[in-house]
Amino acid sequence: MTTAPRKGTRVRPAPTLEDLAARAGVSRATASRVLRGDSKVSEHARSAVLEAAQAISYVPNLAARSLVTGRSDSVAFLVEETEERMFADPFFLGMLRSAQEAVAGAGQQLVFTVVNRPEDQERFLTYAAGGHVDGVLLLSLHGKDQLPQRLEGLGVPTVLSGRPLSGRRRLWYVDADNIGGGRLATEHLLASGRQHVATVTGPLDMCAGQDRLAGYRTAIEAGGRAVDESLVSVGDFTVAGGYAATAALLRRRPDVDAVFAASDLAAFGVLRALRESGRTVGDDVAVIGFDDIPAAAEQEPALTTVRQPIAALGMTMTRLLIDRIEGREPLPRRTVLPVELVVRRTA
Amino acid sequence: MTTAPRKGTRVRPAPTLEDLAARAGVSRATASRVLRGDSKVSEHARSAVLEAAQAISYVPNLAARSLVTGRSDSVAFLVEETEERMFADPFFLGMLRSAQEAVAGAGQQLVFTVVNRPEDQERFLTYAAGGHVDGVLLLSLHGKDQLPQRLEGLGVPTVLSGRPLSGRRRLWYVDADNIGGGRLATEHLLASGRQHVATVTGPLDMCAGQDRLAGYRTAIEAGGRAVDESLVSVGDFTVAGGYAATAALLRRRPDVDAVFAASDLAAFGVLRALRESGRTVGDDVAVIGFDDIPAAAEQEPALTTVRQPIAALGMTMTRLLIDRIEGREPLPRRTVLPVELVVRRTA
DNA sequence: AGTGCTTGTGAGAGCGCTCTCACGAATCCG
DNA sequence: CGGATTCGTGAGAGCGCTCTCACAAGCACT
Repeated sequence: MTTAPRKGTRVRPAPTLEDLAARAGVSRATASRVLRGDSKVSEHARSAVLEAAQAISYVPNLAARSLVTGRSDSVAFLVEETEERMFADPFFLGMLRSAQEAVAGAGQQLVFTVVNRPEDQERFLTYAAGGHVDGVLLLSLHGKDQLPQRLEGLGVPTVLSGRPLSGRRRLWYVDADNIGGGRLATEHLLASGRQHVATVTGPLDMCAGQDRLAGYRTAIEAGGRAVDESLVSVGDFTVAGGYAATAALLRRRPDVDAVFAASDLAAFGVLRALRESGRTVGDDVAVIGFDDIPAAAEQEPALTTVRQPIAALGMTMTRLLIDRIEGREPLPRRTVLPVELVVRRTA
Repeated sequence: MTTAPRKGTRVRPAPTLEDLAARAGVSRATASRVLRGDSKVSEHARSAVLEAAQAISYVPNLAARSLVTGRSDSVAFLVEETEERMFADPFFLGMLRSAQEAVAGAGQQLVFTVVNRPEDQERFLTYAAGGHVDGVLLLSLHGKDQLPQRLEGLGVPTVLSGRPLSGRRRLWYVDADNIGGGRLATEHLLASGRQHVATVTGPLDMCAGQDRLAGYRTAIEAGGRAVDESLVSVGDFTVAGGYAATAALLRRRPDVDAVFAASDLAAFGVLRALRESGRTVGDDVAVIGFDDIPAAAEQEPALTTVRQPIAALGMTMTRLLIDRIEGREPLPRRTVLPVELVVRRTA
């Protein structure tokens, strides 16, 4: 359909290994050995090849190498969110950053993709299974999305951020201790004498949302009380979601004096709703968030929150994936990193 | 040096075009034609191939295709900054976002790379010239960095964000009207009766920094006065840079009553320094930024700024690059997009 | 019936690399 | 000093695809 010319835009044809070998006076095999750092080459041959490479600006054709090795030395960073969400949430950006660093550190490249629509997913599947990436870092898995299973089925190693809702037995993932974090936050609220501790949850089709809620429940029940469902308001990790959930919550239970929000962004929404209702944050109502994004500390008043080790999360995912790709076993299928409560002014 | 197994992790060997053709009862050539959407195939053959592909979960090997076509259907997004800067500056994030959208819209993939150290640059050069990407979107070019020239020299089409300091004749770039923006901001300050209009510049090894300063100079001179160099304070587009530049400025010229900052981030630093010196922003001193990042409007008081069309910039760069790759000519080597002044509370 | 076109198809030659295998030369050991 | 290793090397066979070319079949004109 396109009228694109079939061959790239290269001015003169790029030198091949053949050319390099000829110039260095060795065989293709030996030239290849030098370039890959194979040990079994004489010092003489090595320097001849290196010199020739310099002289003719030889650059190996990665596609050809990839074709025979079956490796591309790049991994995909896939986010299943809208661009809007991806770029509005510092959590994703933090993960992208640490993944990019870790990938670069391993001498690989990062292919950055965000998919929303089902057809994008199909396209990505073809792309990944086609061998342009050796593995996939998958973020923000919703519901019972089968993408990781399908990728693994096609032979593409995949590591998830966050425990999957289904298939947790067989999939590889790195997660923060969301249950523990929810418990920590709620216990802190309870310990400071709050009577009506509510929670604004994340999306309940995501494991992180469920787990943070589970932590909340555990803490409440450990305190000897039963969970009052009217204190549980469903949100979705965004500012708008937190705001709406809080508005609904306040209508139901004007007596709340503490809120555990399942994300910092949601907590910002909570703060706004609280303020607009005339309440004083930290005094009338205590608030705790989750994530510890940079803005949390800059917030006025500074937000008490559960810190996720975002950099470590991204680092760990990436290393795990690369280890899998390179066949280093045995590796832990699941890694859960600890979180910590950062007490600031709102609780 | 690695002990990696030589073949991927695929459980059973992926089906090849050969397998597909055999199953569909046609030749490899015909199967290939169907997959590429070549017109000259009978309806009968087409459906047979499609069916077979479905049945055996056939996915074409992209490396093999790439080897013969010389195309990879992916482009690199390269930022020459530290990770810190890249992720702290909404301008870069906005560019990444729009580039990712545009690239995906064209059915291509985005390889995201940030390089700081010279050896990273070399590695990237090898990677790009090796054919894993068809072209490069290059952001944040400093000084007389020869990377774009070298890429083009190796046959890799490159489009820059921002006019390069050297080689502007032969390189392709998309830029915002930085000179016009600087002029606009300064004129606004002058028109509102400000007497001592200072500027906190960007880094002067970047064209955007130079141009915004040039716009400032033009406006001052058009107002009939000479530029007072003590009112020009060199910063670097960051909050810290803006803060430091302002501190120095205030020491020199306590009488300033207006500041044009070369970026919004720098403007935030200016505001802080001004506030800490006991001045009232918008009243004692007017401030105008540049970029119109989201935080500019949320700032208290809301920041008056020059809006760059970030989304359009990224979109245009990407389209230009892809058009070049696909050989659509003639195309404009340089594109300059207009900016507009967004008047809010600080000026 | 002959000539020319279009249309759909398959055979086969690569694309540039890696990797196995075989082989001569150098080194080692009993 | 002969046999066994080791070492460095080159020949050659692919990796899985695309693309050119040739060709057979069908159709429309002379």
